Amino acid sequence: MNKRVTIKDIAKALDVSISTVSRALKDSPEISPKTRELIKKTAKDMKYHPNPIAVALKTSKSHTIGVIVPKIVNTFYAGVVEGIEEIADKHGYQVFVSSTNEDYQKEVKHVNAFINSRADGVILSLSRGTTVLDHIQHLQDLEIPTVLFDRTTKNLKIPRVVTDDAKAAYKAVMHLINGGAKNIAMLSGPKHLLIGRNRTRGYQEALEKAGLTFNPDLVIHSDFTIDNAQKATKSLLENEDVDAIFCLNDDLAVGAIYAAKELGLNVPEDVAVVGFYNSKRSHYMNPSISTVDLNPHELGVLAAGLLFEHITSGEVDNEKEIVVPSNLIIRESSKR
Amino acid sequence: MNKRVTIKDIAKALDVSISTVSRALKDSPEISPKTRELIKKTAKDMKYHPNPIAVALKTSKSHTIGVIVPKIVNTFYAGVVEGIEEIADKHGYQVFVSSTNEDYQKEVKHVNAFINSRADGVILSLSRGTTVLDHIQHLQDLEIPTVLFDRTTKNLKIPRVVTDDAKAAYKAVMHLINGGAKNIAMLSGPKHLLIGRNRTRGYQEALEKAGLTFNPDLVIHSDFTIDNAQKATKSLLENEDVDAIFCLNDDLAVGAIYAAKELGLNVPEDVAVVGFYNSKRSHYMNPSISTVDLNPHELGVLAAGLLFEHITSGEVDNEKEIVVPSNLIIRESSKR
DNA sequence: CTGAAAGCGCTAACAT
DNA sequence: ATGTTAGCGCTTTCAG
Repeated sequence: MNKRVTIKDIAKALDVSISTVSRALKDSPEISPKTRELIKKTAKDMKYHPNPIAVALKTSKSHTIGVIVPKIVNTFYAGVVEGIEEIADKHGYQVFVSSTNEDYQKEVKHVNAFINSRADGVILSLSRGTTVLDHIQHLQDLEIPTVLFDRTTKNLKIPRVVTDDAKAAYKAVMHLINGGAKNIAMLSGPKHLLIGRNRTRGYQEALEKAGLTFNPDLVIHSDFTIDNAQKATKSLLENEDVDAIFCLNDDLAVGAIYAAKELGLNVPEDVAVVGFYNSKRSHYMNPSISTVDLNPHELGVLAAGLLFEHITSGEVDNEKEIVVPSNLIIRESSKR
Repeated sequence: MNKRVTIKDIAKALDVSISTVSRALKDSPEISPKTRELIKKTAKDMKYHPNPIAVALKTSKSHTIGVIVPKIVNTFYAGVVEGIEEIADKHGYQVFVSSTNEDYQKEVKHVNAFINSRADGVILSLSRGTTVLDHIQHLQDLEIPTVLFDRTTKNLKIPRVVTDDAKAAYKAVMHLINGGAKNIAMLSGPKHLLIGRNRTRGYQEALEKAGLTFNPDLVIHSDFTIDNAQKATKSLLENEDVDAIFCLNDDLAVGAIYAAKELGLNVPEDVAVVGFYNSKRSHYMNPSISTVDLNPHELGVLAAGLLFEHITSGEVDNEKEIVVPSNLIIRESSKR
C-alpha cells in the first residue's frame, strides 16, 4: 500500500534501463520520441510521482525556499508571505515559512534548519532582538541566495527590499497638517529600530515643509504594547498641547486612542490619530483613525522576484535595495 | 567553499569506518565511550552538520510536518500555526505551512506537494470550496498521519479538532439576552458551511433557554464579504424589528455595524452586535462590538498533539474529535 | 539512441 | 567494539 512506484518499477515494467526512464521523463532529446511517449504514458498509468528527496540528494537542489518572519500572526508578514508564495509557485518552488516570534535564538535556529534542509534560497526579516548577524553571514558564505526585507540592516552587503517608511510617514503627517493640525506629536517605538528613525525623518520633513517647528519633546518612545503606548500618550497629552498624534504602528495608535478617551478627549475631534495599518479591516473597525497602506503583498512579490533572479541567474547584486512603490492610500475619515 | 563535511570526511580524518562514525554520532551503546567522544568532538570541530535529506531518503522519515490553511493572513489560522509550531518544535520537527487562499485546486496541489516531499504528517483545515475529499483520502491511503481542524468534515473517518462553535454561539447570544435584547437576528454565512450550522444551533438553544421564540426569518445568510454583509443587514433592519444581531464572524459584524450606521442607528444603543474575533485588537478597535474568543493557539497545540500521538505511536483513533476547551471570553462593552 | 555503473550522504543488517 | 556492504531513488558520466 504505502509502496510508491519508482523509476525502477517502470523500467522493469517496460524492460528498459532506469536511465532511459529517467531521461524520457525529463524530455531528454536523446530518447526516441516513441519510447519517450511510451514511458511517459506508463509512468502516468502507474501513478508514478518522483521522489524529490532523492532528487535533492543527487542534485543538491531542493526546489524549496525558506521564509523567516518575526511574527506570522502579524498580517503584514502574512501578506508578505502570500506575495512570496505567488511568485514561488510560478517558479515551481515550495515555500516553507517559519516564525521566530521575535526571538534571536529561534531566528538562528531556523536559518540553520534551512541550511540543513538545503533550501535553495532564503527570504528573511530580522527579529527585533537580532544584532549579531553571523547567521546571515553564514548563508552568504554558503552561497545560499538570500534577501532581507522590511527589517533589514545596513551592516551587511545583501539584497534587500523595504517599504518607503520615510515617505509614508511624510504623507501621513502631511495629511494631518492639511486637516488643520498644528501641534503634531509622534508616538514612536524603541529608539534603536530603523523603522522608527525612518518614519521620524518623514515626520520631520513634513513639519519642515509646512513651516512647523520640530519639537523633540513631542516625539515619545514606547515599546510596542498597547498598554505602554496608552501610558506614554496619556502623560504626553497631560503635559503638552497636542492636537494630533502620528503613530508608528497600529498597536500604538490603539493605545493612543485609549489614552485620549481616558482623558475625556474625542478622536478625531480633539485629537487626530494616524497609524499604519496592514489591512483594510483595521480601518473599518475604527474609522476614527486614518491609515496608510504599506502593501505587504507587493513587497513579498518583489522580494521573491529578487531571490529568483539570484537563484536562476546565479548572479547577485549585493548592493541592490528595492524600495516598494507602495500605493499609499490615506483613508480619509477624520475631519482633519 | 560550499563543500559540506560529511561523516565520510570525519571517518577519514580519524581513520575509522563511516558506520562507526554514524553510530557514535547517535550515541549507539555499541561504540566504546572513548571513540564515541573522540568522534563527537572532531565532528564538532569540523563543523559537521548531518544532511537531513540523506537521512530522509534512507529512513523515509523527513521530520517535517505540513500544515495547510485556507488563509494565512487570517489571524485565526496564524494563531493555530503558532500553536502547532510550538509543539512540533518540542518534537524536533520542522513545520511547513502553505495557504490555499480558499482554493480547492491549490489545496489538492499542496497536499500532493506534502505527499511528495514525504511529510511525516499533515494538519489541515478545509478550504471553502472543498467538497471532493479524494486528496484527504489519499493521505489516509498512504498512511500519512493527518488531522483536520476547524473546517472539518463528517464525511470521512479522521481525527479532528474543532472549536466549540455551538457553545460559543450560545454564550454570545445569552450575553445579548442578559443585556435585555428580545429580537435577536443572526447574520450567518453561506448555508452549506458547518460552522454556520453549529453556531446557529447555539443561537437557537440560547433563545429556547430564554423562552424566546426562534424566528427563521431573522437568520440571514450572506457570503463573507463586508459589503454583502452590510447589504443583507440593511434589508434585514429595514424589514424586521431587531434589537440585536449575532454575527457569524468579524467581517460580518463589521458589515452589520456599517448597515446600522447607514440607517442612522447607534451601536450598541439601538442595535447590539456580537461577533467572533480572533485577536484582542479587533475589540480594541471598535469596542461597540462584543466579542468571543476562540483560542486558536490552543487549537493548534491540541491538533499537533494529536498528530504526534499518531506519528510516534503509529496508532490512530479515526473517530477522535477534540473540542477545544476554549476559554471563551465575552468582552463586555455594550450596554446590554 | 540506450545501457551500465558510480555515487549523492546516510543507515542498518551482516559480518568479524 | 568496529568494519563491510548494500541500498534509499535518482542523475549523470561514460560506453557502447
